[in-house]
This record gives sequence, structure tokens and C-alpha cells, in this order.
Amino acid sequence: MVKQVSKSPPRARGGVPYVTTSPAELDGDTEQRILDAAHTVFMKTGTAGARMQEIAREAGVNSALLHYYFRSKDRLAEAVFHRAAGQLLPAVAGVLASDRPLAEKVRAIVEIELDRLSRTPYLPAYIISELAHHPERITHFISALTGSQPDALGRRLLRVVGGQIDEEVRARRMRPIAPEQFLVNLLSLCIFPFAARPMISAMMGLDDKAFARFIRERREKLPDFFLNALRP
Amino acid sequence: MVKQVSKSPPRARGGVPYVTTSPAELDGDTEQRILDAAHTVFMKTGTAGARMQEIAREAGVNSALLHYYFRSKDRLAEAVFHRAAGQLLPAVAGVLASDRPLAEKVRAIVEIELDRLSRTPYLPAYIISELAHHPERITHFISALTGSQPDALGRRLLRVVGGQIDEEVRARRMRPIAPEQFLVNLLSLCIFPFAARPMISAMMGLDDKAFARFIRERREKLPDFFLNALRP
DNA sequence: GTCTATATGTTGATAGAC
DNA sequence: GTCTATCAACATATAGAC
Repeated sequence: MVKQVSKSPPRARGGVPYVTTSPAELDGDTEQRILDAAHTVFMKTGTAGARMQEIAREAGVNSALLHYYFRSKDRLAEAVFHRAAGQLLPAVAGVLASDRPLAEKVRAIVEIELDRLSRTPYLPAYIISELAHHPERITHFISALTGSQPDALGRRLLRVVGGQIDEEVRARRMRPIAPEQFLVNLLSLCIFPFAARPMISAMMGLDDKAFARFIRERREKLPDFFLNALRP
Repeated sequence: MVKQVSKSPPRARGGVPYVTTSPAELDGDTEQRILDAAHTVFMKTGTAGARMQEIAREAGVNSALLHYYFRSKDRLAEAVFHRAAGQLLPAVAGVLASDRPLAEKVRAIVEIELDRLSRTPYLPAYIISELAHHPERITHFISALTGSQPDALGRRLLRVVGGQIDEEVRARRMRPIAPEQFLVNLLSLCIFPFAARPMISAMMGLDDKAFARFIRERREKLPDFFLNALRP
């Protein structure tokens, strides 16, 4: 029942120099292949619905190897989630924390996020679903977003953006809005269409191509929509 | 393997007159209690993660009864999803289809949706997660939304709203926007905060109370934000 | 590191008494 | 309609050979 905590993972990846690509390394080493396979399967079925067997098949290895590298399904799930979480927002956080003008930030975020999500469209649904069923993974989500404590980053971003909003308001270039609402509005408009894609596509009768077109139009029009909302 | 299709469900609910509340009916009849319990459990764990046993416990009955009423876990999941899907959007669809002025529709939808979701905050994550893992349930989602064919309702709404937008644009009261973008923007702003609640709460350090306050502020400010975005 | 074989525990589902 | 008892099918995880 109680497992020894440190049947240490086979090796820490990273600093091995001068390794002439070994046979296993040809298409990425095994651990990486497993992680990728797990990512694919978890994405499609959700962690609870996924079978270790299928992940092994997808990775082209035996299922015992998954346990050799990741010890348990739950830890594998954590690893995958952690990596996935690192793809949703850190670029956005970087832009927000910078000292560029607010309007420029909005344009940059819309572009960055819509481009990224176009490449990994299932990411939002996966993250949302995972967080709904495993609230304890919020920690992973945050730490994937940054190295700092849970809400330290959030607070910093709110302060920075809040400051910029105040400036704009004082200069009569913007109507007041709470920075929390500002951020949630922006993220909602970027992320939700992907999270709710099946719904949206079905309701409006969009096939894959039409959806892509819809997103391209969005990428172009959304920044103005958002910025107009804040004109005084 | 092949199951006879029609070991018909025990009875069709609905038209039984003059039934002096039988003992079982006192706190809702059994089928209803099971459905409610399943709703709760599926919501929390997701369908794949849920256990029939736990649903039975939650309903206060034996797990064999679940199969008596719903035949299989999958059918129970369908029933729950169908009912849940009917809570997310039909009120919105009703407002959109009406002949009220566009601005009024926006205000009504924000209020209706935020009020409803405040009462059932896990609904969006559940629907999103379920649709991501079971694309085949889109049909249920749509038919729960209306009696009509898959995208018939969507098309009608787009036509109505599109017409109203055109009017407003011609009268120079609104800047042009595709009705698809209009609707997705509105729904994004209403629904996403609930779907991504754990993320948002963690990043901004909101407890339950602060989140509720956040939503109340949103209910008040969102309509103007949205309508301002479309000023010419 | 990677495989085969297997232990161990759940889980959805059914049979049959009441 | 509701319960008890039980089955058959998996799924996760480990042992141990190579």
C-alpha cells in the first residue's frame, strides 16, 4: 500500500554530452515517445477514460515500460498535464508582464493565442476537463505557468495591467474596468471558441475548413472589438 | 453481445393521473432520484471516472437498480447529458429568436446566463468535457436545445440576429460584425468564466465568495462592455 | 531498457429470491 | 420494484527473464 517514494526515475534527462544518437534516440528517446503518446490518448479520452495499454500501443512499446518510466498512471497523467498546462498561457503572461502599451498587448495576445490554439485545438477542453475533475492539479497548472507561488504571478499581472488601465483612464483614452474583468474578458474571447468548438461547429454548421476560416476572421477582428469596448 | 433493443424501460413517465403519492414518490420517484444522483456524480468525476456504485450510494438504492432503469452506464450517461445540455442554452435561444431589439437581447442574455450558471457552476465544464470525449453526443446536445434538426436552429438564429445587425449598421448605430462572431463573443464572455473557474480563481486568488462577487460585478458591467464594442 | 507472464483488485452487468 | 450474490472482463501494476 505504502510505496517507497524514491525508486528513483531511471535518469534525469538533460545534461548528457557527446551522445552519438543511439538507436532509441532516432525518433526521440523512449520516455519522450511515451509522454507524447500519453498526451495524444489523454487528450482524446480524458485521463479517466484512457487505458495504459492504448498509450503503450500508441508509443510502440510494451505497457510495462510505462510503469518503468512513470511508476503509475496517475503520475503519467500529472506529467502530461504539467507539460500541457505550460502551453496554454505562459506566452500570454510574458506579454502581459512586459512594458508594452496596453493596446499593443491586446493585439499581441489575440494573435499569439489564436495561432497557438489553432495548432493544438484540443488543449483548452483538456485543461478545463482535467481541472474540473482534479482540482488538486491547479498547483501544477500554476507552476507550469511560472516558477513562482500560486497566485504571485496573477497578482503581479493584475497590478501591471491595473496600472496601465488607470493611466489610460486618467488620460481619458479608456473607460474604467477592473483588471480582473479585463483579463477574463480577453481570455474568454480567445480560448472559449476552441473549448466549445464541437458545440459551435454543430450549431452553426461549420466543418473543419469553415471553422479555420472563422478563427482567421476572428484573429483579424477581435482586437478592435475588444479595444472598442473600452473606448470612453 | 447483441442486446435485444426493447426490453422496454419500465414505464414512460408523464401521463399517469390520480396517483396518490405512493411511498416511493415522497421524495421523487426512484428513476428521478437515480438521475439526480448520476448528475451529481458525473458532474464531479466525469462519466469515465464515475462509478455506478457511487451513483447508487448517492441515490440511496442498490446498484442493480441503476441497470434496471437505465440498462447500462452509457445510457445513463446519455440521459444525464441530455438533461444537462437542456440547461445551458435554450433560454438564450429563446431570447435570440424573439423580436426584441438587439441591445435588449444582449442585456437579457447576460443576466439569464450568469444567473443560471451561478446556480449550476459546473455545467459548462461538464458539457465541454463530455463533448470533447464523446463527439457523438453533439446530436443529443442539439436536440436537447430544440426539437429540430442539428443546425436548423443555429441557422435561424444567425439569420434573425444577422438581420438585426444589418438594420443597426444601416442606421449607423452599430459597426458591422458577422453574426457568428457576435454570438460566439457573447457566449464566450458569459460561459468561459465558469468553465475555467479553477484556473481563474487560482490565478487571481479568489475564494468562493470573491468569485461570486466577481460574477455579480460581471453581470452588471458586461452588457455595456459588449455593446460598447459595437458602437460605430 | 525492454519484454512476457501474471497477480490483484475493480467494475459493469446479470440471475434470481423476495 | 428492490435487494443479495456473483460473474466475467478488464486494467493497473509487479516479477522476473533477457
